Amino acid sequence: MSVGKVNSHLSESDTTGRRRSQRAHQAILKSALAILTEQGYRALTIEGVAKRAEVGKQTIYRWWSSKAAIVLEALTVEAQERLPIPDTGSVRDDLELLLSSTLQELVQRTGPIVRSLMAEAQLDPEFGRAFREDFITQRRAVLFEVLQRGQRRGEISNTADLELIVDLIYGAMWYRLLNQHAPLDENFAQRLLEQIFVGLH
Amino acid sequence: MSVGKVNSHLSESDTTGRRRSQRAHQAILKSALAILTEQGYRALTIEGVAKRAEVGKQTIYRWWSSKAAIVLEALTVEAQERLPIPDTGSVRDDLELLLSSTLQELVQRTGPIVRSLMAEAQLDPEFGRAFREDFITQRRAVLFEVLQRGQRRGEISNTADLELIVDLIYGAMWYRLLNQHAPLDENFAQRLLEQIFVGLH
Amino acid sequence: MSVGKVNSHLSESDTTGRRRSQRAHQAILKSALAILTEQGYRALTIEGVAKRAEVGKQTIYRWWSSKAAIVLEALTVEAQERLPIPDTGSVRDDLELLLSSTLQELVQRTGPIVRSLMAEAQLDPEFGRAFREDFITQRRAVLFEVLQRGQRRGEISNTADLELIVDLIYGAMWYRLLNQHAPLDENFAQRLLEQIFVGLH
Amino acid sequence: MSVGKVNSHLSESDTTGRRRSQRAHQAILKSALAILTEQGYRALTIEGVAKRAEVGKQTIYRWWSSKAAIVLEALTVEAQERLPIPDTGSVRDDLELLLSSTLQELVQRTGPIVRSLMAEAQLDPEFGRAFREDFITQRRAVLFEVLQRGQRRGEISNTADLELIVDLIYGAMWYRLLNQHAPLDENFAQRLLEQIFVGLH
DNA sequence: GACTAACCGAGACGGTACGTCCCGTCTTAAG
DNA sequence: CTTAAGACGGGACGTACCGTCTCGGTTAGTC
Repeated sequence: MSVGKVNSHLSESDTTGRRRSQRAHQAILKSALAILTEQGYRALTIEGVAKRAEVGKQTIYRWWSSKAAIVLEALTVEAQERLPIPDTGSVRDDLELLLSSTLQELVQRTGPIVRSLMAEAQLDPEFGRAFREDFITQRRAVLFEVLQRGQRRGEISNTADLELIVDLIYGAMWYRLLNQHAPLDENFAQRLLEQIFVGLH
Repeated sequence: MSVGKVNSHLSESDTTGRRRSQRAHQAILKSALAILTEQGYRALTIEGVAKRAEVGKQTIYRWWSSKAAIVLEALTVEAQERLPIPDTGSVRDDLELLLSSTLQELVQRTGPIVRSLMAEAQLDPEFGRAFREDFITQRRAVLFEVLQRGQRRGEISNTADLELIVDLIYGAMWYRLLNQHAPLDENFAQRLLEQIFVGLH
Repeated sequence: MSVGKVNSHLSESDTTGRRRSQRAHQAILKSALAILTEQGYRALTIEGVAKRAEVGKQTIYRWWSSKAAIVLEALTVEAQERLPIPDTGSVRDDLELLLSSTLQELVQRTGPIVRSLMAEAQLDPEFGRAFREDFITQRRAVLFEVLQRGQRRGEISNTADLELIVDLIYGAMWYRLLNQHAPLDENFAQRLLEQIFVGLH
Repeated sequence: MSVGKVNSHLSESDTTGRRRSQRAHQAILKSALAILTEQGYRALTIEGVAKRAEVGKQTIYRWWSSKAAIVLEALTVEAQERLPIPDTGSVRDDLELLLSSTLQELVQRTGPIVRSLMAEAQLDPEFGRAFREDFITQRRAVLFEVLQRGQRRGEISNTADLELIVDLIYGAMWYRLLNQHAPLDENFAQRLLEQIFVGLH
């Protein structure tokens, strides 16, 4: 999970003093997302979020270590249940469902946000760690589980390197997302899985 | 090639007036790389490059549109001939050579630089275009050619979607490079190609 | 005495509820003086005093209107009996005693504190009033009484403007204290009184 | 003269680079004075001056070390010729002229400014030095010269301690200015000089 | 050989945002 | 009702860089 330095709001156990303001907490997440979608990540500043959320800057710095940390929380909070793990009994079907819904989400909603966070993860090592732990690893786990179930059922050979398969699928997806050289459409999902599958018997 | 806005030093055809200072040009590239490796991309500023290169800021702005553009030029200039296109007669061998040398280069030298540029490409659309055209597309072209030769030779089926194969190989590589969740070693190269190949008959 | 708004701790007559903590009261005065002497008035903050005194900020705000008010109380409390009114039977001797002890006190202990309070009195009109009433006026009264006794005894002419004499003596003293252009030593005291006295017959 | 650290605009000798903007220089002084007279010293902030003068904060910090330094320059610049040294041939007349015009200036125009600067001089040692050198010492010199001329003419005894006389006159004046316990009017000037003079034969 | 144009270094300029400090107020649980 | 603790909205600080501008000076041609 998160290291805590990057997003320390999780450890809130002290009994003394005034409690954290839920109003401020929510307003900050909401304002950050609003600025992000309206003006883009480059225009996202702590100062701007504070002003829009009608909040002191210190209140932001108290709970988040960077603007990227705010966005990450906003993203993970709202994307919590949107991606249920499919379990149809067929790996191929599960993968199709998972990949389709992931691509749809990226194309329609979170693409730009997710790209910005990946960028920030490269520039800020501490955030990079948090992003990997809070986001990348989570997604990998879901895909891995689907593959594992398929392997147990015998649909995928026992010798297959599932971690590598995950890298291949998500790698190709991210590669297209980041370079924008080709669309992330249904056709891409189909061809990708097809190509993967021939190597899985 | 580059759009020109991003890296306009190529068009230097005027006849009158003082010529561009090669001394300044080289000093800027060198200083940028030095700061980059010593302190990282976050610490790289136009002001810092100017000071270190003993150059006026205007001189930088005259020839480059952003600090990322400087780094991109520094990278492409020096990495020009380091990656010759292998042509052994065997796709598999060619791919092994290409992937190995690419990974080696990333791990030993250019990894952090290339990650920073990919980050910047997400945050600055204009630079993103230049990065894709000057870097990503070039690399894709090399890999594509190797695959195409194999296809002509019959080593790869005629129905194979070569663009997708490129996405799979480079995608997995970038995915690991950006997320740092697993090493970019020889083992990775082998397993990756193996997995790809079973799907290529 | 003080207006009460500035330093309201004097009126403590309520019967119900928890009583004022003497422990906190003393700790605040002590901490303020400690910070003042160790780091100077600029470094003196309510927040700092609260932390050092292990006291809530509210507790300070409840009893004092500003940090200057705390310092003023700390100063007047401890300097209460240090300056007894001399009464030797000779104005000249009384003045010498009074002036010497005052200068000594300033030079050895309270100089920096008193300068800071005079500064604050210029910047904060409300505190200025309290400072004049609790400090300046008190000191003037003592000097005035000494002079008046001399006048009654016939040592000072009946036409002499005693208020003006007070202004001259304390004025010169403060002027040197604030500008630091010359020492506040015994020689200064002697020459000052001498010069004053020729004008008093 | 000024130490340079506090108000470094005096040493402007470099030949290279863009020249200091006179427009900005004047706008800053003017804006500072305007805010000062409209809202008082407490409301005077670097940020406020920058905004009003339509100037970057850095431009202020480049040339002045504090807001007090700005005010000091604004004050000394404009009060340059307002106080000519009187030379009537009579010390008494000269002193009356000098004291009257000084009091008038204080009462009508510069009183609040000068009080704020004296306050700042207590809180900021570095500015204190500059204030003493650029302001206090200047004023003392004028008064001293008048007294000295009188002494040479024989109007004042040769044994009189002129520095002390200066302390007495300006001391009383400042004491009233800072404590506001009595008016700085013509009557005060007359009585003050009278009292001083009996001691000077 | 002067003229002209573009380039060069230096660095001041107006401006934005940073991350920090402290203000004075508020909310909480404990006494 | 006070206390210690500490979060809150807010204002200003002094700093770092941004991209632009204005200097005097340099380095090429072209006339």
